[in-house]
Amino acid sequence: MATDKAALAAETWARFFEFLMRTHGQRDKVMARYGLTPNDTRALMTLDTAEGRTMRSLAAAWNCDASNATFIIDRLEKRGFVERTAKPGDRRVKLVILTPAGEKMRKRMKEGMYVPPPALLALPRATLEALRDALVAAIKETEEG
Amino acid sequence: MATDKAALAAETWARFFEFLMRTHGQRDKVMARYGLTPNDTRALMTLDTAEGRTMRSLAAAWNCDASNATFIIDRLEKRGFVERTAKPGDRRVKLVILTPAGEKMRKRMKEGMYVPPPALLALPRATLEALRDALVAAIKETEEG
DNA sequence: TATTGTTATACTCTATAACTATA
DNA sequence: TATAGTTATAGAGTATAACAATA
Repeated sequence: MATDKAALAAETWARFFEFLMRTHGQRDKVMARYGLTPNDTRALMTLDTAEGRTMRSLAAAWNCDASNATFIIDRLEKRGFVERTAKPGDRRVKLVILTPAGEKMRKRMKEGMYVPPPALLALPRATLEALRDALVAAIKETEEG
Repeated sequence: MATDKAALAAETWARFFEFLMRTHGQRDKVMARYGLTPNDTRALMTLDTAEGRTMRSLAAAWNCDASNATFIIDRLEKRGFVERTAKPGDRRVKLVILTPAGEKMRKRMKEGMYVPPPALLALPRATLEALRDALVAAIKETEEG
C-alpha cells in the first residue's frame, strides 16, 4: 500500500499547485494597487519597526546575494518605507527598520494578501477546518523531518 | 458566526502560504538540476507534442505580453526543446510544438516537480485524504464563483 | 586579515511601442 | 484595416567581482 500513499500525496501536491495558480490574479491585484513588486512585498513582510535587521540577515532570509539585498532595500528607502541605521558597537553593520510609512504599507499589504480567495470562503466550515488542520500538520512535519 | 468563518478562512490561507514557503527549496533544486528557470518550467508544462499552440494563446496562458512569449519560446528553441511550425491556412500564425527532446525534459520536470515534499508523505493517510478533498472542493469553487 | 556592506557590470525577465507579414 | 508575431528598447531583478570601511 506504500505505492497508493505516494500517489495520494502526489495528487494532493498537484491540487495544491492548481489552487495556487487559479488564485494568482488576486495577489497580483493587491500588489498592483500599491505599486509594489513581489520583491517589495516580501521585503515589507520580513522587516519590522523595532530593532531592525542587518543587511546580511536579510539576504539570508530572502535567499539572495548581499548586493541584491542592497538593491531591494534601496528601492524601499527611496519610497520612504525603510531606514538604514548604524549599529552601535560595530559601525560596519547597518540595521534596517521600517519607517512609520513602511509600517502602514506593511499593514495594508498584509490585510490585502491575507484576504482569502472567495473560493475558500465558499467552502463549508467543516471542510475549511479539515484543510487548516491538515496544513498545520504538514507545516509541523517540515519542522521535524 | 460569519466573522468566525472569515477568520478561519484567513488562517487557512496563511497556513497555505507558510507551507508553500517552507517547501520552496525543493522546487528550486529540481529546476537547477536541469538548468531551467521557473519560466522554462512553466512553458514546458504548457506545451505538448501533438497539435501545437499559437504564440497568442501561450501569452494568454502565461498571463504575459506577446513579446515576452516570443522571448520565452526563443530560449526553449535555442535549447532544442520546441519548434515553431507554420499553420496551414493562415501563414501569420505559428504553432509551437515540443520536440522529442522537449518532451523528454517535460517528463523529467513533471516527475521532479510532482514529487511531494517529505512533509506531505509523512502525514497519516486520513489527513492526506482530507487535504486532497478540501483542495478539490476549493478548486471547484474557483470554477463556479 | 576577515567581515559588512556598496558599486560596477552583465545577464535574465518583462512590458511598450514600432515594425513586418499576412489576412 | 485588422491580426499574428517579431524587433528595438528600456526598466526591474539577480549574481559575480572589485572595492571601502571597520573590526
